[in-house]
Amino acid sequence: MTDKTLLQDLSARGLIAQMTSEEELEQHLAEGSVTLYCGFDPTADSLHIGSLVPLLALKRFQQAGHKPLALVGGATGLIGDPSFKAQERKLNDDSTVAGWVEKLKGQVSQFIDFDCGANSAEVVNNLDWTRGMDILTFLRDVGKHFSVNQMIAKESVKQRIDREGEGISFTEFTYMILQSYDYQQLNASHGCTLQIGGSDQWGNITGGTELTRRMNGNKAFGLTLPLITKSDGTKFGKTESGTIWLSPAKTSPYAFYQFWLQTNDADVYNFLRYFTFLSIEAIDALEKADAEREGRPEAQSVLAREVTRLVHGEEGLVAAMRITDALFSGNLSDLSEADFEQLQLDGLPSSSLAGIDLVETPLTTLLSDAGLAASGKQIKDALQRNAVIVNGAEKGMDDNMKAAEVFAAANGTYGRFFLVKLGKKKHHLFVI
RNA sequence: GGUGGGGUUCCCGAGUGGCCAAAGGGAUCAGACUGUAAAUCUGACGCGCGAGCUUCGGUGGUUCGAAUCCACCCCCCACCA
Repeated sequence: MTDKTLLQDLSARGLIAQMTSEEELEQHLAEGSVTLYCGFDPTADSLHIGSLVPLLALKRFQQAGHKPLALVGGATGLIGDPSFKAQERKLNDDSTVAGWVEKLKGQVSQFIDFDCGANSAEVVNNLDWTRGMDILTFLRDVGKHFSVNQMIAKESVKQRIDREGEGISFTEFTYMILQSYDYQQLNASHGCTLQIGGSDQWGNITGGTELTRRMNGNKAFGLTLPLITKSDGTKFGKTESGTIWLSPAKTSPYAFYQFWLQTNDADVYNFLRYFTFLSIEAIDALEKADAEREGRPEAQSVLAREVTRLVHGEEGLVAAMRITDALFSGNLSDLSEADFEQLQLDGLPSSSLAGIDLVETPLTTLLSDAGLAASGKQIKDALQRNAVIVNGAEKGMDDNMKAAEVFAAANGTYGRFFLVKLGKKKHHLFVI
């Protein structure tokens, strides 16, 4: 951030949804290093790309000289945030949540610097200050500051209260109080004066700024980041095969890279602003260049490279690009035997044919079991349209019962590799 | 505890004795067109290559035949207490 302030840059990127007292916050950030926090609740064993915007925001603040605290919700994760959720959620048991907390700590830590002097990041866990609290203290010291009338009026729980057919338990209703208490605690212990989060967190954040003012007598700020939406109205971060996770064990760097590469033209420049550290000027220039050029825009590949590097490092990016080049360039013949082995290691979905009775097993079963499609019906559909390609050769329904022939060693590359393509985008490597 | 309304295939939501594997929409998948885009059009969409098999909260029952009728049970919601 050279000539612009942090808030101006965030605003230019479209990364600010709401703020408490904008002018005062601008001034507060200008006065020196501010300690801020953002919470991540353990609802699975990995974060997904929905958490990327706040994670990168913490990093943006740190780069601007502020001190980020990443809060992992060991306590709040046991309760479940009702904000804008249509339904009550199932409770996870505490050993599960504790396990997830550990995983999230590691993930969160990738993005922020823990060793850069005064504004080094810290990871905190709200279970630390909630676990020992007894219910009477909670009700008298904390609960007394909250008005149920106000809590009910919050937009975030409105659909649970108004909507026919749904309700909200006291447990989830209390979530807001717990999160507010976190802020108050961090304000007292770390001098934290800013909380950031997704726009769905606005109600919880303002709850915290008020509690901090009431209990600590301190001014505290809040800032929310926009919910990422797609131009076609579908949900961001989900694909046919599920959520895009940050953990390479759950979403391979290759799949991750592909996800970004497939971004719509209508979204890609926004995503560059949200998910990368490229300057606004550079992004604008790219947009202009793409518009002037005929054909395929450059932006998707820039986005895919930048984000994959941020999440999976240079190594993950190289692996992802290696697979992509091999699969989509069309010249598989250039690949050496060692390259095929590397592709498996790099995360190209693959499976072994060892032990499978190829004479008895139809391709529909074989390919759906391998995960190329959800059911044999879909494979059948693809076969009927000649959308199944094995080592470059189209296969049809006639080949369905001829798996032994299709996957005969003599037909394999180097006598044992079969690259199966279903449709334009799905690839799977079979190995004898 | 009382009264009323509900639980249908991934989601929403029709369906009140056979014509129901179950309308319609959404999501998803494949094809055409393209740029591994969007939009549009076509097809698929419980499972099975197929013959066929298994579903409509659960368990029993009535019936030649039930998602639809009966009994009991479970769960959800609203209002009242």
